[in-house]
Order: sequence, then C-alpha cells, then structure tokens
Amino acid sequence: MKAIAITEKMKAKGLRITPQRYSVYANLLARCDHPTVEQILADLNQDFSISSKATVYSTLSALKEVGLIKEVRVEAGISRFDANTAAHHHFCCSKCDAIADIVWEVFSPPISELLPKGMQIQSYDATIHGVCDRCLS
Amino acid sequence: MKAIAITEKMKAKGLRITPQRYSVYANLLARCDHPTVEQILADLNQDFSISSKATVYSTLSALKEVGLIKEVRVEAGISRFDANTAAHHHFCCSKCDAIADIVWEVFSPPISELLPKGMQIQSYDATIHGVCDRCLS
DNA sequence: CTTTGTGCAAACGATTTGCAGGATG
DNA sequence: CATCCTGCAAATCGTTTGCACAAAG
Repeated sequence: MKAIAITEKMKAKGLRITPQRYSVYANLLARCDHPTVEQILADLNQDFSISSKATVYSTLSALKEVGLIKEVRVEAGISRFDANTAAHHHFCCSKCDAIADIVWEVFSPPISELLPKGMQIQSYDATIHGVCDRCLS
Repeated sequence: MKAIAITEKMKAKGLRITPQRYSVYANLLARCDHPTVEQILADLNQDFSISSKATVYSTLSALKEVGLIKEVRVEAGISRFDANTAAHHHFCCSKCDAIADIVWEVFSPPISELLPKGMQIQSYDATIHGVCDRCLS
C-alpha cells in the first residue's frame, strides 16, 4: 500500500499522524505473520531507533480502538496483531507456532440458531489448532 | 461426582493424589463458571487455608497436561479453567464477562474442506462475543 | 498555541521458578 | 525410602502508567 493511502486511512479515523504511528501501521500492513509487540519493535528499530516499547503499545491500542487492526490471542499471555480486518479466522500450527488466516464464513446451521434464546451476537472468532503443510512435509 | 470417582479419574491418568490436587479438581468439576486461578484459590481457602497459589498453578498445569481440564482464554492476560472436556465452544458476554458453554458441533462445509490442502487439524475452538440474556433483560 | 504523542523508568499483575521441608506410594 | 508435591518468596515477563519534553495541527 502506498504511503499516501496509509496516511489517509489513519486520518479518516481521526488519528494524528506521527512517524512512529505511521511505521507501526505500515509494518503491520506489510506482513501477514501476526507479530507480537516485541517483533514489531525489533523490526522498526532494526537499522536505527524509530520508536519505543511504550509508544508501540499505545499506537497499537489506538489503531485497535478505531478498528484499523485486530488483536489476536492464541497463546497464553501474549498478544499478536493483525491488519487484516476482513472477517476471517486463524489456523495455528502446534509445531512451528505460525498463524495463518483462514477464510471461513459459512456455518450451518447459522450461529444464531445454535445459541440459547435471548443472546445477542456481536462477533465470533474461531481458532483451529493443527499442523501446517510446511511442518508435515 | 463422588469423591471416589474423582480420585479414580486422577489415578487413571497417573496423577499422585494429594488433598490440594483433589480439592482443585473437585472444585472445578463442581462449577461451570470457568474460574481464574485467583477465584479457585479464594474458594478453596474460604474457611481455612487449604492450598497456596503456586500449588494451584502447578496442579492446574498437571491436570491440563493429562487432559482432565482445559484452559480457556477469552480475555487478554488471564487464564480460566474448565473441567468440561467434551467438545464445546464459548459464549462471552461483553457486559458481565460471564462465559457460557455452547454446544456447537455442526459446521458446513466441514472444516477440512475449508482449509488449504495439506493442513492437519487437531482441534478447533470458537468464541462468540455478545450480550447474554440476563444483561439484555 | 493548544492538544496530543513520545520515551524513559518505575509500577503492575499474572505466572514461573528455586529450594527446603513434607507427604505420597 | 525414593519420588515428587507443597509453599513461600523472589524472579520473570508482558503490559500499563506517570511525567517531562517534543511534535502535530
């Protein structure tokens, strides 16, 4: 995605643009491996120091708040982040810990029919645990 | 469940029986609210001290290892535990934070057809977020 | 010029670990 | 009596917070 487009998406959500915020979001858009805060920070500061841990945390929190990114939790005690905001679920490899996006929108019967009466659904997410093709071959 | 039956289930998994381990597992079997470590500990030590935090952690870890309980993660940074080991998913109320079990076994198309070729499924779990009937009425 | 973000270090809370007794099989 | 569980406190690790300074609009 072009730099202008990234900036526009952030502005449209009312976010103030800073070099730190821009680089966090751009980094997340460029990768699909659901990185942790630590991994994002290491990536940004690879050549020279761009941002600090506290700022990455606050930026991710701001991006999540306005819906530009999602938080993914598959392991205990650690948050991962995902710039793919389209409806999707996750496949988690128990050997290499890689997380892959899974498009999975068709349920039958519909979720609403499976729930006890009177519950209101806001969202749902599924995690499939298994072994990925790379680890099997 | 009778005390003997609980003891037998643990023995069958090769676990050494101690008062602490017994009470943690019995407590978890008797409730269906997916308690945290803190809640289990408070419940056990209600009248007089039965166990310590470190022991509850190690017991839960042992029980999970042999498959007698499951760990449930819906909030960031906190683990909950569940003695219901049958296939089921979770409904999480965003107002009162209650977690309810949902029996939900029918998917169409089958999960295996939705996954990219070559992946091997071990398990899957879904979390539905919404508002429960009690909070709506 | 006002608002808001940044970065450091200290604080925090859940979980883990080391180790000296003590209980279990 | 050998194994390994228990409990305490200290350590660890991800995340949050307070605050002085700097940057954005």
